[in-house]
Amino acid sequence: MKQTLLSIYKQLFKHFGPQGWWPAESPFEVIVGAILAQSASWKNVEKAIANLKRERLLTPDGLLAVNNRKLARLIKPALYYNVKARKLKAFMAFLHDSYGNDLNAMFSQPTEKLRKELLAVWGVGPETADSILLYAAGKPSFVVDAYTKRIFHRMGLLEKNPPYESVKKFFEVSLPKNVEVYQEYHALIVELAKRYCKSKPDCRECCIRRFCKTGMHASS
DNA sequence: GCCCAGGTGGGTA
DNA sequence: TACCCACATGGG
Repeated sequence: MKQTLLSIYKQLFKHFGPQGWWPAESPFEVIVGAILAQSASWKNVEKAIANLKRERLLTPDGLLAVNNRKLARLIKPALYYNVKARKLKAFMAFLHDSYGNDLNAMFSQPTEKLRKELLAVWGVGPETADSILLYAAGKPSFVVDAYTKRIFHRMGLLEKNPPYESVKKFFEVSLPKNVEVYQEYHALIVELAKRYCKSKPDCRECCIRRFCKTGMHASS
């Protein structure tokens, strides 16, 4: 099984090239983006981030100080703006209370300890926690999303709708424990899904099958 | 008009 | 554990 996931990774990388995720200017921006990206397209998240930058609020103190109403208005493009304003506030309260707004202090914690702390923050679930660990902190914590479950189920490598933690473990034990590999793999899965799934999750000729036909075999 | 979307939390059985 | 719904909106 080690070979399967690793060889798929190599073929995706060869086909699509390095993705260079996460598209952000700083680790803090990664964290804010990870929360805003919940069930939202990246294009809209970018608009919300741009609004926060324009108002010079894209800092721990800035987001702590701004009132919920204004914050919600600024992040409106990212959908679910009221609930996401609360989530950003909850994270900023955690960062302030636990680490005095010192991201490096937070990142220097052991991965598992920090993961538990992040999951305890209201509004941070497993995918958001792992995105923060992998792309902001640079820790080897594999990110699982709906695309990952869907595509690897279609490939016959996963059950239908498997639990998050079991998918994460499956990838982590099958791949070399390497931050760059984890970062690229998740980004490549998203790229594959975006190109071939569009917004039709049930299409028959979708995802990996088309990738196999047009990409994998042809280019390798 | 209907269904879905890179997620999470809260409720119910 | 496994579902359902809310959160909000735009695009296919």
